[in-house]
Amino acid sequence: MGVTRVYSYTLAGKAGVTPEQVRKDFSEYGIKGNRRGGYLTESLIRAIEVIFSRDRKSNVVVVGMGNLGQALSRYERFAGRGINIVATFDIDPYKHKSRSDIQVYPMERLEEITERFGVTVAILAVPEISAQEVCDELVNLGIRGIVNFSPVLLKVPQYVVVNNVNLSDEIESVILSVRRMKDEQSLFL
Amino acid sequence: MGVTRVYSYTLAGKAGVTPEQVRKDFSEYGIKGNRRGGYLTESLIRAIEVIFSRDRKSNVVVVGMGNLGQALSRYERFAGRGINIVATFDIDPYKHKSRSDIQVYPMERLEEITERFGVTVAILAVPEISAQEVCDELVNLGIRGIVNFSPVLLKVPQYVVVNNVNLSDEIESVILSVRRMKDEQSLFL
DNA sequence: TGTATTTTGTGAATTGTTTCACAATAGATC
DNA sequence: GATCTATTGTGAAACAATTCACAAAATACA
Repeated sequence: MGVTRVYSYTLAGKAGVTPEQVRKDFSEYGIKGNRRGGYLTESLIRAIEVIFSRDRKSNVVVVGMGNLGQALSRYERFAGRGINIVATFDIDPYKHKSRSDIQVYPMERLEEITERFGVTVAILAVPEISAQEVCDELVNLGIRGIVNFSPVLLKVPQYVVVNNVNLSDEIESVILSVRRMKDEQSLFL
Repeated sequence: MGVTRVYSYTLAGKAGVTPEQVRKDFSEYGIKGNRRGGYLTESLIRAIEVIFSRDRKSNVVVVGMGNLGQALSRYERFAGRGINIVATFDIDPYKHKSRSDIQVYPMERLEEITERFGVTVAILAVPEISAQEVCDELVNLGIRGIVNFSPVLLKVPQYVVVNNVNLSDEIESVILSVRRMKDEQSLFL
């Protein structure tokens, strides 16, 4: 769009943070701007791409093809962020029949595929009851990072990273905030 | 299961936090335990149910029935947390034909349904391009809280709460952590 | 009833994060 | 080229969250 420079306050406005935060973060990662001239968009984008390793694609697998697993495996936005879903897995043999566009593999092929594609990160969307079991299997196969959508605290070795995403919590937190705002407001009546 | 008392360190272990955090939080909300006896499970559960308003169900709507919207509308775990999805909406008329179990309404019926069910919280899962537009509509109809799954910073009045959930970010953060752990480890070689 | 033990509840200390404030400076203007 | 202006970069200050440390209290047990 022909924009060659941006300022900390421009980016801050778009991102919903303060200009100081933008500058501190950039400075932390060695991104330098010009006093007065702001930041040059081109080099800034390149620097950010390197920091977030968007210059390299990451192969991930989805394990558990229920509602959520299926939606995640079809989520188009991952591609643009270097997230490449190479395969999906489920125990249910019914799901393996590729009536849909996405091939679902049985759990037995996890090892083969993670090795072939050098997968180190898995998205875990299995039912609560089997989450720990499947997690253990993933760790044994060399998975080093797990995005966990089941509401369990997974036990993993220290060298494995887990990021818990709890959709019920996300929605509940909004419900609670709304309730509290209403309660506060009704004090003024 | 016959357990009548729990201790801060038990809960802390299960939740992955420190016992002090558990006690501080309980104390903040007026939950009292017995020195020596720990906390009584029954009264503790009741207190938590009240704090998180799980004693009352909350009616919410899902707007945007793409992959993610559909998965969310079928997500079974919401029910147990007092989150009650009363209706789903989409502009695409093709989706209105209820070939599946879930009825999808056209956007025109949003007002009618939010009013009828007293809905104040919406889950927004529409494409990036229409997110702000749909958001404005929701705010006009009296929605006070939005769980936003599209990667845009929504502009809303101060009295509206927005919780952004960005799935790409969640996965990317794990990819980055794994990469960094590997980098650190290779320093020892 | 008295003593020992366990666990809470919470001030104080520590650590971490965000905001403030302003000197340094690159560029614009005359 | 001298002066003015806008913006960065960053220490210092303010604020927030977490951990520490231990007195207070409830129970257990002799």
